[in-house]
This record gives sequence, C-alpha cells and structure tokens, in this order.
Amino acid sequence: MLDVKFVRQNPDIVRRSLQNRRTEADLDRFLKLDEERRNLLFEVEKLKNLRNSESEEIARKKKAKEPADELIARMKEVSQQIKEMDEKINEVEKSLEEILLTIPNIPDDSVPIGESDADNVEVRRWGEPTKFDFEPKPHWDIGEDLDILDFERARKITGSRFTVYKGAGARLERALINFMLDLHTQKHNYKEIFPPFIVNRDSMTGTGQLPKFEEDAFKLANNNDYFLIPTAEVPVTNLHRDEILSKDDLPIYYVAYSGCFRAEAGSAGRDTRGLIRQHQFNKVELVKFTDAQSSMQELEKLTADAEEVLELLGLPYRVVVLSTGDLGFSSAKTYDIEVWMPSYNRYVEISSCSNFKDFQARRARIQYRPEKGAKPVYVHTLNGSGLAIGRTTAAILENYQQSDGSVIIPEVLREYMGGLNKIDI
RNA sequence: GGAGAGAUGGCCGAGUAGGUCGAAGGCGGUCGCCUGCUAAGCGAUUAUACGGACUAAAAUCCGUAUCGAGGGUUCGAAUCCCUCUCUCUCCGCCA
Repeated sequence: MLDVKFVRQNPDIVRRSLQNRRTEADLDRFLKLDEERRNLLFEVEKLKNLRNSESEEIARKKKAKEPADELIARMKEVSQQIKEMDEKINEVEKSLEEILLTIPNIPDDSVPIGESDADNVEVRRWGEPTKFDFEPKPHWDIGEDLDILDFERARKITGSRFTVYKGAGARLERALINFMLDLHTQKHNYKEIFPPFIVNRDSMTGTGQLPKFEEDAFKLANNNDYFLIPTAEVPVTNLHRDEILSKDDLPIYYVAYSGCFRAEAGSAGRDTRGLIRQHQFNKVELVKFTDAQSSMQELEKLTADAEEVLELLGLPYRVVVLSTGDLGFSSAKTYDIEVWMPSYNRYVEISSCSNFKDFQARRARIQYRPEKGAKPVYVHTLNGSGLAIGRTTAAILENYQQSDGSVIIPEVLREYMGGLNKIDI
C-alpha cells in the first residue's frame, strides 16, 4: 500500500509507475475522491465542533436549572446533518481504500523498464548448462523410472498437480529442507521459524495477497477467514504486524520452512508435467526486516544467500532482474534466480528475491523507532526463496542423471541422505 | 462441543444511577533540577490517525476521531441497548 499523501503529492510518479508496469488503477478517481473527502471532513468537523461546544453549554444550563430546550432542538438538527455527512464520508473512504489497495508499489529506479518477462535483464550467470553424452530425461520420467516420484497415485488420492514422493525421493526432499535451513541459520545468521501453514485474512492482506489475488489462494471452507499459505512469507512477515520495533532489533533475518499451497488460477496448461507447478510444494523462505537506508544492500545479500545454495549443490544458474512489466504487485525490485533445467532446455525460476521497501510494512503496520522517543517509521521488508524445494529436487534429478538412469547425490547432501551417494533402481 | 469471566493509553489499573474523561493512580520512558559518584529525591512532560493554519520542509498551533469491532438510543456515551470478534478459566474430546 502506498502512502495516501505520497499519491496525492506525486500523482505523476504513480502514473508513470502504473504505465511502466503495464497495469491500471483508477488514479484520477482516487485523486477526485481524496479531495472530496477532505472537503467533507472540513465541513463535518466544523459541525462536530459546534455540537461539542453546545453540548457543554447544555450541561451547564441544566446544572444551573436554566431552560435548554431550544438549544437541544437545534443540536438535534445538527446531529442529523453530521450523521448524513459521516455516512457520505464513509462511502468515500471505502472507495479510496479499495483503489489504494489496487495500486502496486513504485518500482525502484534501478529496475529496467519493459513490457514483460522478455525484458528481464540477466545480471550474472554461474556455471554452464549441463552437457550430456546421452539423451537426458525429464525429471518426471527419472522419478517414475526410479520409483521415487508417483504422479499417478497422487492424482488418485488428490488430483492433478500433486506428487507423492517415495523412498529416496522423499528423503531427498527432506534432505534439501534440512540442508538449506542449516546453511541459512548457521552460516548466514537467519533465525529459524516454523510458522502455521494457515493464516487469517488480516495476514493475507498484510503481505498483499489480498484482496487482489484471492482466487490464487486456497481458502478453508469451514472458516471464511482462514487461508492455506501460498508461501511462508505470509506468516513470517506478519509476525511483526501491528508492532513497533526498536532500532536495535534491526535488521531481522528469518528463515522458515513451510508447505506452500497455490490454486494457480489462470495457469492451466502451463508446466503440467512434473514438479515445477504444483498446488502443494515445499519451500525454505528467507525474510528480512530492515531500515530504509540498508534495504537495497540487504536485497543483494539475501539474493547471494539464496545463490549460495545452488552453488553448493553444483547447479548451474543465472540471476535476472525483473523488468517493470514482470515485477510483482508489492515489490519495488526483484531478482529471480533461475536454475538450468535440461528438460526445458532453459533456465527456470527457482527463487524470487524482492525488496518491498515500506509497501508491505505500511499495509501490515510494522514500524520501528529510529531514535529513542522518535516517531515510529515503517520498516522495509524483503524476502526470497532459499530455495523452492520441489524445483530443486527436479533440478538435481535432471542435472545429476547418469546414462544408466541413476542419479548422483550432490556431495553436500550426502550427510543428509544417510551417506547415500547415488539413487539407483 | 458445554459452562463462566473479561476486553480501557507502552504496561498495570480506576472509572457503570450518561455531561469539562483522551480518560484518576501507579509503573515505565523523556527532559530538567539536586546530591562529590551511584541509589534515592524533586519538578515537568509522556498516544495515534486524519483534517486545517503556518512552513521550503519541519517544529508549533487549532480542530476531529479513537476506551476490542460495528450499529443503535441521546443535544451529549468508556459508561445504556443490540450484533460480532477475540482472549482467559473450568469441563468434555483429541495428535
């Protein structure tokens, strides 16, 4: 959510942001309503002031046993007027809020302007796309041939876009979770959080999933206000919703494993096979709370922390900075980390690292005091996958597959796999 | 699921026969004074949002709102009425 005053004073910046993002919001109506609201407030507050002072006068008269009937009658009318105006103001404010919640964050100046993901800019590359001297298989075939992924039975017990992991596959998934949590807590100083996988409406609104993207979320049928989390970002960022932190608390680094649940409305037909796009997947998420001065620098560090996972796993990747046309609603700047996926013959997103600046914090009311006794200001929030587990599993299966159908376990994972160094038939 | 209790400022905690209550008191915080230092003491101050005036911008000043949320009664509500939400205690059930 943007600051109302900012929008009022900088309509041109907001308009340009909307254009660059190739998105729309009714900015003109917002500005008009905003002015209307202020005019109404000015009038109604005058009336309220009158009512307050005259009410005191009535009290005085009554105490002094003087007649006050005439004054009471007049105030009755004033109160009626106030009531009507208050209703009008409520309507206007509701409309304003609705529009404000549909206005996306202002992209950082360093973000390239572009139409779509085609205009994202590659900033670096690590490793080389894996070469094979045989015909490599996609991970869904590898998984079924090794009997470690079972898409067929997942369809039976639940439906499409679910997977049953079995044997070494289940172990690999669990190993990756533990490996990543250990790396980020021990080497990068994140504090581990194990959050609820179900959150309420306020939390979903606080991080920006609602109201605009309700159709993408799974909502619990027996409780209107509970949602399955689409990412640990939601519960973890909302840890500090409605809080005022002290300067000494910052920066805060959290890492959380969670299951993630996405309805993926509107993505029918995309990535229908394998682990890439699921209704339920695992993810280790990095979340930071920082002050305004350091957030851009913290984004670089967070991205590097996620990249290190891929480097330790020996998986080739590249980093792209999202253009304005591809940038997420709440984000001011986002780096996508893309891993080399042989079956796609291209790099595939495996982590998305974003700086939301104060956009989420304003919405979730997360503040800190820069100085003792100073007025609270909004923190900056950041997050990124570190990494998406299912896609990492897919990338390992594909990049580490051997001509005999087996899959080598990356060195760093072996201790998490009970010493297993290869998945065989 | 059954029974009961409660939601007031950073915290604790008064305030229910409606009228200077944004709200006593305490703790905590800040500023100043004082004691050679520390402890103690004294004085003052101590919410947020929105709107307006003044500003380059602040500071400041004025106003309005806020005692869980929403609605109602009334000239006037923390105080009365209705609805909802949440928290706590006990019982039951349960990994």
